[in-house]
Amino acid sequence: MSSQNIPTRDRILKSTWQLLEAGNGSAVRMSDIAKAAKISRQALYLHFPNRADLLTATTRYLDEVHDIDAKLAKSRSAASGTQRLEAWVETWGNYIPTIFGVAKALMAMQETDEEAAAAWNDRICAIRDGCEKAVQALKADGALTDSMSEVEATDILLTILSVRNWEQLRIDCNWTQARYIDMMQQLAAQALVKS
Amino acid sequence: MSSQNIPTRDRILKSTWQLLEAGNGSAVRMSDIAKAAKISRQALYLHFPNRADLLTATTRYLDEVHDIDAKLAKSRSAASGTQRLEAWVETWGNYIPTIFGVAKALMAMQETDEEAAAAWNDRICAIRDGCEKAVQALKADGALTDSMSEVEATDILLTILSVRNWEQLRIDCNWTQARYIDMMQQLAAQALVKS
DNA sequence: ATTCTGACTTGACACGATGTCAATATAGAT
DNA sequence: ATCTATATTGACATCGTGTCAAGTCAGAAT
Repeated sequence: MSSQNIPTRDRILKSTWQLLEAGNGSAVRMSDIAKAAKISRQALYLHFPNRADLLTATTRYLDEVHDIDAKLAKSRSAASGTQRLEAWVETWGNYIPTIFGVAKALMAMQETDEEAAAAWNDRICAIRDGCEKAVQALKADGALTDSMSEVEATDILLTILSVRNWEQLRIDCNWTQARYIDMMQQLAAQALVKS
Repeated sequence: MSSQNIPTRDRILKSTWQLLEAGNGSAVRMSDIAKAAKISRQALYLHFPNRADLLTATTRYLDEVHDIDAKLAKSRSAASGTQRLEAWVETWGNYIPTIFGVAKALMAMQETDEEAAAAWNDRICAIRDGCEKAVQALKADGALTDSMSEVEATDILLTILSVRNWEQLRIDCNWTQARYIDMMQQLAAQALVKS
């Protein structure tokens, strides 16, 4: 059950990712994934109990492949609070494109599917944690604005850095990734750093 | 076709709104609406060709009922650019709760339904227009920041004021409506107004 | 008084997507 | 030669949207 099915399972995850990436998030059916992975639709259910599980497994797969932990470690080593904020915005902001397809599918499912909601919420918590750490670093430097609490600052940062906002600016408004990162760093600093 | 069916049609729109408002946006089926309006599910299709049309008709109905044009006129009469920005953020930000249910349903449909996407896009254009006018007022006052173009400033404002962001802060993070308005005004001013 | 019309009802059905089940095939390990 | 894991095929249940056909029913026109 856990040992030798690696090739097929991997092929499924890879196909899922590629389809979601290409199709920009929507309208990827289980049958599409099966076709791409060159197995029958029913065989998918031998590897993943349902669509929500497949999608969350895909995000974990992406985290592994891109070694997101290592990237986060880098941003944690920033000297000052403001530098740490900048680094965090950059790291997360540059990771969004990779997971966007899966994230969008998961967000869409979340509305109807309990399990998908939980899975996505789990991801959000991880991101929130990154935001919180950045806010705490600012606070420690005495650089956090007086106009809001640490929790509020975290809420705001999390909101600014949402996948939906990335989608709106990058895709709907056609911004470049560089411009997006730049502006988000500006926006975050203006909102959180004491002037 | 257009004269005496007002009561039923109105009852449908009202029921739709109430259900979407109460159910916080999701899982409202045509049959639910029919039941609430006390007609058969099939009779719904005598009044609206499909779900997307019903939802967009509901937004128009809400616009009428709440006389949104009058409220917008007020914010247009602000003296300075910065005041106008403040007024716009307040007006739109305070209108979001009213339309949130319908908006969320429409946004969810948009992913799969071409017509729903067009309808929602139409609404977005109207909001974008409000953002653009505020940016232009700032520009006219010479108060627009140098760090971005008018288009970029509009993009940013539209993004900050998105329904999704409202949802995240108001519902997920449990902010009060007053705090939300306050912080969005701050955020918008910091981002757009020359310091 | 009868007929016509418009709004509505009931009941049946097609479609697309997810998920399940049973029966069968096939390759590799023992 | 057989056992087991992995797949396959095909059928089917469920849910929601949207369509179709046939019939009810009240009120207006003649």
